[in-house]
Amino acid sequence: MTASPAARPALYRQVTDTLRARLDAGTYQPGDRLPSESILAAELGVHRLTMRRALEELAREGLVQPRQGAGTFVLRRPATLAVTVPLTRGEFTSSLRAQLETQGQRYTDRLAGSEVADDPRARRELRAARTRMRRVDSFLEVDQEVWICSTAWGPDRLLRDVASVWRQTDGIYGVLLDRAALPLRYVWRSFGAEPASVEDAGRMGVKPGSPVVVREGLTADGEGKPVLWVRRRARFDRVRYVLHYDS
Amino acid sequence: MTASPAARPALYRQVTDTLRARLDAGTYQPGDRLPSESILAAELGVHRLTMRRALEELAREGLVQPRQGAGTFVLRRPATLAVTVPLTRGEFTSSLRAQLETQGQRYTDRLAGSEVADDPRARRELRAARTRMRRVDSFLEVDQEVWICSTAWGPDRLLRDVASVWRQTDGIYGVLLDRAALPLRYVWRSFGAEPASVEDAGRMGVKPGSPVVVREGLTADGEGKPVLWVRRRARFDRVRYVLHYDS
DNA sequence: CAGTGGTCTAGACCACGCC
DNA sequence: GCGTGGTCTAGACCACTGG
Repeated sequence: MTASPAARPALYRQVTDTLRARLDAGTYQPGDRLPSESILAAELGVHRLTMRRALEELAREGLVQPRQGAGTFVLRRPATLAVTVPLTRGEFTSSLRAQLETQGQRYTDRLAGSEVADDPRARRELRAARTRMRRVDSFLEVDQEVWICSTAWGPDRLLRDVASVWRQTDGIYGVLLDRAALPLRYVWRSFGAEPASVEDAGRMGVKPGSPVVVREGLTADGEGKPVLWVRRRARFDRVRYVLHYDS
Repeated sequence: MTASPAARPALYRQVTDTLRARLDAGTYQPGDRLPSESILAAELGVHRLTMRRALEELAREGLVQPRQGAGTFVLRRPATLAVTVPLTRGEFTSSLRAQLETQGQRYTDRLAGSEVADDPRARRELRAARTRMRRVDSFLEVDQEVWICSTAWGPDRLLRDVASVWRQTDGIYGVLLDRAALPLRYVWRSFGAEPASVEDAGRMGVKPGSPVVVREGLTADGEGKPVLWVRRRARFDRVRYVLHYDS
């Protein structure tokens, strides 16, 4: 019913399983440096390229992280942070930041860049045919790791000089709440997945093509006019989004 | 601020971009078979392995799909289906099925297997220390493609003989609604991402390690007792989940 | 500058689909 | 049985990190 009578899996896949078993067993501990690719290849009697393919799988699963020139390191286990998604349109509590604080983890919302730019998708989402628009990039760093890359689009009028009012604890909504007189409201949020772009992968320290959780959202002001379209890409092994219906 | 002064990207990455440009330009049309790896490699003057790495990226992005023995085919563009997630705990309308029907797409919810089994995670979620539990696997097929793989856990009492009452239009909730006298309610839903397992990847026709959207959820009966824990893995280029706050 | 991961070419064999 | 993608080995060079 499954496939042919269980053909022997490819060698690199067997190697992956061997290494995964060692990680599970604690042979290699989080933070440890693995033996070099050549050593491991020799030990298991395979070519270095085959070993690389195996290690690549593990990297994609978020178990290890290769660093050129330094070695391949065992990551700490995916203790995914469950970010609560509000079920009503008015709540703007950031469960993410609240949770990080209660767990005593240091986080910083860094502004990566900001420029006046144009994007058809953003224009459509914000229903802004002629407004001058600004794009703001930022990323959330937790315990030395980048967990989330964000891109926000909104009218330049509201986002001008973000750098000067940026607070590393509040992110883009902090800027907006300061400037938009009226209260903010959710219009929609969406959740999906995607392969990491080369740029995001570099920032997050994962392989290009690794899964990232994509959360998009549109926020409007009190009159219902869309003011911000945000697109967040988060490390799949660090972040997931939860809806609690028990309220 | 980004990295070193733009080192020349790796050759395989340049090849990826070349091919991606051709796909964007329509040089290769959806449904077409690409020239073989050897031909393409020769044409661009690279080794076949380098070409393979490039094609692998495109496959991971959901743009092409290699089929052993047959060739590499251009997939139709990711017209992601937006599945509406209800904001109240009682609604059990399946926006997915409704949308597929209005779009005139044929779908089938296939039962893949069912067995009495045990799983610590499922036991914990369902708060069932000693109940005999059953696992039910199914997948949703749309237009010849598998879009979603599901695994559901619940008390054997409610899931016995699923095969005999399974309707290909209703899936697991259909079974449950038939048997649970009381109305069902959501307890929570969560959204994340993950690399596709080898098994799921095979069923969905994607590469192992490709991103999949993971939707988990716990459902309870009218008295609030958890009765079903579901874990869905969906193709990232076909499904995303949306919350509309504008109701 | 030694050692590590990252890339690339070369050439071979295998498993599978299709004709 | 031919052509396709899938795997594996061999050996080389490069880019980067760290002492």
